Amino acid sequence: MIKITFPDKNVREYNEGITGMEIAKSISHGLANDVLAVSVNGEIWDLSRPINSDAEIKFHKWDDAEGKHAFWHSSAHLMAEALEAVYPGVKLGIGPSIENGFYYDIDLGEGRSISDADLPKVESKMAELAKTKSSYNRRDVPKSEALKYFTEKGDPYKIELITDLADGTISFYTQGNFTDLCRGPHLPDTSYIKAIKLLSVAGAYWRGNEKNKQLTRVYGITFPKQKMLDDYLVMLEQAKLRDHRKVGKELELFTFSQKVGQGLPLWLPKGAKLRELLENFLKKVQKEYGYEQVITPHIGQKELYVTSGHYEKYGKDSFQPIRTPQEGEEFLLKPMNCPHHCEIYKSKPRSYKDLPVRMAEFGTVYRYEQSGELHGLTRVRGFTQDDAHLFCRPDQIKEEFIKVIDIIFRIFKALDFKDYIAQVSLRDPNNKEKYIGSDENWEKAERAIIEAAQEKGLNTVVELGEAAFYGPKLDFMIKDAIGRKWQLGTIQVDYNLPERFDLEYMGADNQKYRPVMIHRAPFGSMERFVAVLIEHTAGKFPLWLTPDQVVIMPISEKFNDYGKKVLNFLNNSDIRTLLDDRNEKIGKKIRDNELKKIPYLLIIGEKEEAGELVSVRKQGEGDKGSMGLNEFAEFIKNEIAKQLQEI
RNA sequence: GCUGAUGUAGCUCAGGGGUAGAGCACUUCCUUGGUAAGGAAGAGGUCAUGGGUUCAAUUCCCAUCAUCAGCUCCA
Repeated sequence: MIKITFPDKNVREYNEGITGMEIAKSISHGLANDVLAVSVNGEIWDLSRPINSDAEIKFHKWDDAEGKHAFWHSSAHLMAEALEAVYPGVKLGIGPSIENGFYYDIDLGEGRSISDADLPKVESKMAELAKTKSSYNRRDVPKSEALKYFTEKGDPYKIELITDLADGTISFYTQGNFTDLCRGPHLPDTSYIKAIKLLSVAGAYWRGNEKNKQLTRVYGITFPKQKMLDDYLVMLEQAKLRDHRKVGKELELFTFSQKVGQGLPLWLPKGAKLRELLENFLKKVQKEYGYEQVITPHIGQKELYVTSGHYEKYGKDSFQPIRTPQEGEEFLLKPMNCPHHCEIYKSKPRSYKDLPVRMAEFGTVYRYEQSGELHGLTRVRGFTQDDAHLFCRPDQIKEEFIKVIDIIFRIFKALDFKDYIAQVSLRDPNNKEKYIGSDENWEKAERAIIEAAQEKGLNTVVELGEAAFYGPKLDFMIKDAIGRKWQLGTIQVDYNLPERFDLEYMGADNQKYRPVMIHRAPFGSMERFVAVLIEHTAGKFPLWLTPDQVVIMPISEKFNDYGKKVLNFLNNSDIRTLLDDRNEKIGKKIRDNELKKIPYLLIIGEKEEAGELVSVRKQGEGDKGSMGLNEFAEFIKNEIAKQLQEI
């Protein structure tokens, strides 16, 4: 008998050689139905693999990442089997599961290609194979036999993969007529795969190296239920409708010009308004937390970045130096604000009593991103960081982190981001020489971050080895309204720049000390943040932030004069209001202004003019009845105050 | 940067070796209306840019630029 320990520390005894599936069945019928894979002492196994000694186990179902991994990985094998059936002689590369589905890299051979139009053929072959309920059988083979198998099959990519593997045994998985080299784990059989959609075809270099041959990558996704696939496809459609490039154009927020240059966004009046409102909001919050605004130029001497180390590390990713014609001095478009801020710190002697010094700037920086990387507002060559640098004593790190977390929470609330993850990135304890700074400092800073996160009750994941070389960091990821994750703000400790710029402060003991620097940007960049906000809200911004809050729509031109009166009144009450005095019927005005996503539409006609009223229509919700003009203005101000947590 | 696709009116797109097309938006006129598209007329384009082939190129070929997808990268 062997002892099996469950996650709740419960222990049961089973016969040696029992499988995960048999254990699941012994617990409940429902579990046996849902389970997809099992962790055995932390390693993920097939449900059919015998367990021969005491073990801690955990079952994985669809709702955890490991369960999905087994499902999609098995689906990749099924797709490979279908591809071999439809395209005989196809050579296979790798076929992993990814965050949403799976892919397989294939080489169709000279003169053959596959396009989106060919995917349904492969899909139906997969469905046919899935129905055969073939089990995924694991088999350990010696390396030599593995090589022999793929040599006979004539699959050069697999041979290369096996050759690179350590000597010893290699696991093979077979389902139906298909055998693949694979670590596993896999589903019990193919019938689990009920809904299949192949999504796209793209090129990808063998092993991600552009010097290698380009293979064809086929992307797909599968689900245990048809309904789940249907929902997923609806979500993809939704994502398309929310695409910030599309919405940004429709709402006239920003544009690009081939003549200005790629990756250089032009903010249109409405987008600029939105950005200004965001910036003012953050400035106001930061002022409460003791930040001071500074302003620095867009260029700096090359020497500045040599000192900071950015030139050596990122020189090739910067715009090339500008030379002055007379002196031949070299200047860089600034890729970072921190070196400038270090020089501001150095502009006068600092005492321990002055710390922390908190310097904020909406600093525009320029980076030469590779042309293929540019994407809407999320990846651009010129962007504005909501940057700030906190210069503090080592013992102040934790408190400063707590304050930054508070600021980030304020933002999340004001913008209705409800779902987030905070990632704490620490150094790799086995690879300490990669990092600058003393052990003592690192331990202090890492402890400070973890404690700050705990005190604030953050929903945290810790990643070892993800820290920057100059210090640990805390990153915030939000989940948007349709469940996609976006990386946003970051807080980073930096021991490097204070060292390089020789920053100092005078201690109480009349000795000089080195301050610690904290970089932080709650939005990340204005460009990227606005993009995320557009995709999160689908362009329906919160009332306090939206460029146009109210539009007045007279029933006919006879009421345009009253419309102007209402317009003046609301604008004078600091409510951003437009008047739609076009010669159009009310239905048309409603439609057009709904499409512009203006939160409140006011209809005015004879009744309203007579009683100093407005008839209120809320975006997406329809008629709300009429209100006095004063009453409406108060109502709007109240709504905004609520959103900004000011009451 | 690499591979592939795309580039036609402000927007969304059709077309095709020989006067350039639609819908929406825009302008003017008619209409003056009560909660998601009233009607009519008009204006608008070096068909991304530069070369080449051709009697003739927006269309075919080459290059460049930009956009999109994927790969690689991201202080």
